[in-house]
Amino acid sequence: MGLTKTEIFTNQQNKIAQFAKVFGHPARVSILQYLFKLNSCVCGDLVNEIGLAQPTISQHLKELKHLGLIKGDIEGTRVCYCIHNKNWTAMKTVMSEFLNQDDPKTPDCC
Amino acid sequence: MGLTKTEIFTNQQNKIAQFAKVFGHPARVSILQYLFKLNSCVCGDLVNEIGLAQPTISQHLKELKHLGLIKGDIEGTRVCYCIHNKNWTAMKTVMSEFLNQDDPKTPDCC
DNA sequence: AACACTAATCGTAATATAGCAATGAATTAA
DNA sequence: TTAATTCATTGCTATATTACGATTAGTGTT
Repeated sequence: MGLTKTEIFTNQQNKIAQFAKVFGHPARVSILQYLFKLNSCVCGDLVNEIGLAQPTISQHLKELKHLGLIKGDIEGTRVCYCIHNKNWTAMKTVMSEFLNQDDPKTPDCC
Repeated sequence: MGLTKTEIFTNQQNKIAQFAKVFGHPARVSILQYLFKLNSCVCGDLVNEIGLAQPTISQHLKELKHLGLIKGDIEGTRVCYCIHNKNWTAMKTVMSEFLNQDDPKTPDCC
């Protein structure tokens, strides 16, 4: 019903899915890449950079902020966004463990 | 409108989002972990393993298969699933590049 | 105060997703 | 042939997501 049954999965599985979900939209991928590229606070020129309306970008930023992957500091009339490096590293640990669970030595079984 | 504007993003960004999206559900995370754990063809006991109805599991398997991350071979009345190692490795390359774009040396800017 | 600017929020639409019962297709067993 | 088994497909419902126009809130400027 569009409603995920999170209760039947482990915390780890839900956490992986939560991170992956936020990366599951090209706009959010693009926002993150832009923040990494500039490596300084981006004061909301993301709307010009990406071709989406301001409320749409704001919504995507909110989701990234909610997961703790970015910070948003108010600076006058503008809001400056940047990567939350510590949380990014923590996320990487979780995701890497999932992605690297394969054993490159063993061949396909069929 | 529930419809992603893929045309304004790069192929790379869309690809990352596509992979991430499929990992964005704990059932699919769980399926993959199970396939890796057994390291042999799993003949559809996934329905018992995970607590979801058979059509639901079948749907999730279809999505994983569609992205090429798993294979499904018919074997009599059963279908045996396993990881597509080559495609998994290719996926890892794409995702790792995205996840490791941070520079651990530079501190947060705010 | 009046205005401009920036960004969040609200409301709404169109579409996508998650879940399952029922059904269908294919194979094997009797 | 009939029945049983296994899994895919279909059809449906409920919820989530994406996107944006309009509005609001907050700050700075004149």
